[in-house]
Amino acid sequence: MDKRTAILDAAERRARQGGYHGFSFRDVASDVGIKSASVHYHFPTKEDLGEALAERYIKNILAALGEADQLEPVAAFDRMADLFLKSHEIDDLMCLCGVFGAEAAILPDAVRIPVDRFFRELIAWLASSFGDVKEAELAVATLEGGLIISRAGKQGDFLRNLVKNWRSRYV
Amino acid sequence: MDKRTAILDAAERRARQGGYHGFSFRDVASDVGIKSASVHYHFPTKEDLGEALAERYIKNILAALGEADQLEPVAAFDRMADLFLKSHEIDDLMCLCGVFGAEAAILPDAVRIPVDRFFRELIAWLASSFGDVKEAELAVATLEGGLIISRAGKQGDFLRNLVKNWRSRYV
DNA sequence: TTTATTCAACCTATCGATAGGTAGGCATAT
DNA sequence: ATATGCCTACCTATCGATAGGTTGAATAAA
Repeated sequence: MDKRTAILDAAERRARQGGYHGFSFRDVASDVGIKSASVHYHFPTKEDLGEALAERYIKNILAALGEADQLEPVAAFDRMADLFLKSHEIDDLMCLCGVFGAEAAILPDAVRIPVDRFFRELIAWLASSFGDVKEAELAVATLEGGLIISRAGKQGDFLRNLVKNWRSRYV
Repeated sequence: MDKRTAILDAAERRARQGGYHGFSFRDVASDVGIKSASVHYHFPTKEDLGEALAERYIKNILAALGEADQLEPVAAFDRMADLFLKSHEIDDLMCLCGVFGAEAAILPDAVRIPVDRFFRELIAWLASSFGDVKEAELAVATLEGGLIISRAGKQGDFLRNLVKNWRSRYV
């Protein structure tokens, strides 16, 4: 596989576990099977790597969501919720922009700004199906917060129940 | 002021900006005006410090909330929401357990377990007023997620609007 | 067709800075 | 005199980052 992609994959996994300061060039290099200097070849600084991670993550999530304006509100919510549930229950990883967002105060702007955009895009996507921005904001916040709470309690069906409750009440 | 308390204050502030791996003994020592060795005197390991931070944070938040079972649902939600809003708009800090929760995968269990308890306590507190656990879970998740989203977009009234929307719809 | 050149993609080795952590000294207060 | 609280001084490990060398494949020149 393309080494640059392998680096991004490994870095994303590490970052989604420990955040921006929770992984190192050496961690990533070791995962990929190369030296840290070779990671610097592809991403000169950590800021570069973080920015690339955030940009790719946005692209992947939006691609996984597809088009929203044809979907019924329930279907749109389910599709987004499934991404969060998969992240939690299958990959056992945080949302990249969720961790980064929590560390926003010490994040380089080049990384923070894409993270900010991520949430705007999620909300816009959901709003285009809901026809209601405020409802979309509440949904995204709930999913992001629910993911964190669920992960704090190591083994957890918290998020799954939360999603179920949301569906049964508000959509 | 008591140095131990000053250490906890400085460490909490740093941790709520950058997470568990986003601050160092030297950072904290420098903030307090002592040497890092003196921080180790009070908290031998970082795990000890992190655990103390989480425990104190829980205690402080619960104290600020007071008793819930006498409160109307709207008043209870407002009181909790105000804590999140103050954290964001006045102190410009994350919720400690929010950042820590996002990093749960690389957090020592001695730190993660209190963080987990924090969310259970918040939910129980709100549920004792709501008379409904599921509604309380949704509210806490929304506040935590909303805080993150609001902080990612540096200058932000996102959380304030989110809280307003919640109140006008669901309480 | 062979030779020379360039380039991407790694490597080894190292930098200064900083991480968490420790040992032992020196006051002050009990 | 004993314990407390802080200090200087230091340790090992690792951080992000850089310098300079090696490789092999593509490209251009002979």
